[in-house]
Amino acid sequence: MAHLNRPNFQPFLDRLTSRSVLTAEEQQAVLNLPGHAEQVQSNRDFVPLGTRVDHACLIVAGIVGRFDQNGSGERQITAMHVPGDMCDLHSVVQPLPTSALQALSVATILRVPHAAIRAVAARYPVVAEALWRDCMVDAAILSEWVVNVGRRDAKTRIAHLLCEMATRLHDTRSGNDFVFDLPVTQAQLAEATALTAVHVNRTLQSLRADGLIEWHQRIIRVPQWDALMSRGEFDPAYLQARLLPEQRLRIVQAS
Amino acid sequence: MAHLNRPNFQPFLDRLTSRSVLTAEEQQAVLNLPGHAEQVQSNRDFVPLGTRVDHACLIVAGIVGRFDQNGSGERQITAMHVPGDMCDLHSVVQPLPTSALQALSVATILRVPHAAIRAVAARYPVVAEALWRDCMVDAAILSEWVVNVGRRDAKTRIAHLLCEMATRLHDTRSGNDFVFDLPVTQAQLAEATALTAVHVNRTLQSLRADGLIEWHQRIIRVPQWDALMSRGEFDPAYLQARLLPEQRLRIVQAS
DNA sequence: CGCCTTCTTGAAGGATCTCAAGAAGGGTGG
DNA sequence: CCACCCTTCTTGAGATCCTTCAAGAAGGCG
Repeated sequence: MAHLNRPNFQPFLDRLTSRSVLTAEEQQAVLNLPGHAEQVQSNRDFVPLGTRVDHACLIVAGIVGRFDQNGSGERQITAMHVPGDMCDLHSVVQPLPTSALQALSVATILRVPHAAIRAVAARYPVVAEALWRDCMVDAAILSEWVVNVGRRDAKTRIAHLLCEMATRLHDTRSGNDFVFDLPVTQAQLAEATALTAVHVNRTLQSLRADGLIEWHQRIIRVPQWDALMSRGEFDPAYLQARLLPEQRLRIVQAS
Repeated sequence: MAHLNRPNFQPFLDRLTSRSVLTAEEQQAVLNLPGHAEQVQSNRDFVPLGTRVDHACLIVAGIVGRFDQNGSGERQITAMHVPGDMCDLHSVVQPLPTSALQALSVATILRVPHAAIRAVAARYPVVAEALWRDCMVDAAILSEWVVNVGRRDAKTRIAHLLCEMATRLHDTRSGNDFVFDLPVTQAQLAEATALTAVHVNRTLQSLRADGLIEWHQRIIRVPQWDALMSRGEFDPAYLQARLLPEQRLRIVQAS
């Protein structure tokens, strides 16, 4: 496969440069990272708990969930990752995972050796800064999930999650009409929102009845984006997406 | 005040070196950071939303909460910070706060200029690594909070939070008997656990009736630590506290 | 065509919330 | 040292959102 020969880091670089300012040389260093492509079947753990890892995983395609569980073994998805995310970038400084990673749909990932990432980070401190910043965006999302799960009722909670995923997938939007592909089951949505699958089902029906979403075979259409945002109390600021060039940061100066 | 003349960074350094390996010179650089001490009254926001910050806050004494809110203005505490924590360390790479910081009790904080932290991080890459790692521990805690709020009933949830705070405050423990000072009100506990103050009250009574805790004037005594841990489904691994020296990390080699 | 996953529906039960009011505790001033 | 006040804690009763259990319908894939 082409992937195996020439891994494509452009989506990951785009993600970094959307928030951080990198020079051409620094960008090239990211693009030159090595990686080993791998297809992962749906519902398969590709990073288990308890085993120290020596690589991070870049998502090429599909949706990936980060899992924790309570004492009874009930699972909670604590993060959903989309293509372009390095979903366990934190493992570069924290190689003992505290959560497992599982493909929610069929997914393609690129395993990137820690050694290579660390070498680039050591050589280019501003890349290290960008990676750290990227982790902090994930943390801001996590913080918002605590609010979502803790302080919003089912309908608002699901609407909020859908808005977040739509924004992060930055899919086709024409005016106020939004269409995106979210290949997850209602049961997985329940694990992410801390609801039961039954209640997720009823809540989605209610959102559909209100004309806020259409849901056919994992393709979601939002006829009125404004209305869904408002129903989900969604304010995209925490995602730090689509920053203007002058809002992007660079603390370390060129060396 | 003595604090103003010679800020004490030893607790913060201890926190860093409990997980990261720093040379004597690197440690000295942390200890030499400048800082401006400040007393904060209970319930006062000392880092508001919406204003870009140019310093981070080290907690010297007291308990600090990180706040978010939903659309109706109901507040959710997304993190509780204890002395020795640099509670908004992430602001070094992300200076626009996505959450506000409020003192939950009377607190003493040290405001540390970003410029100084960045200078040390630039000069000593391994310090940058340690700071990044420290942020990742906070993220692991956040992740556990999603599970706590999402997948545990009130009694388990509160027991878990108490175990976490006891461990992070690393207070006096004699055998299986544990005593620690948690100067927060039941209403604040409710904001952290996503329950109502009324239900927190009833749940605490139930924990007391079971002999799992004693609670007098914000001082909590845990007669049987094992029992509370088990009732709260608490596994301290995610806190990365008390690592053995050989478990501490240093990725960047001495330059 | 048949099987397995996912989605859908109904009815009953329970954990937590809401509202309301009273008791206790800690600090302050006379 | 007592009186007062404001915060915090406590208690009761009714309402509700969400869960649980159970079973049937629909959809995708070999």
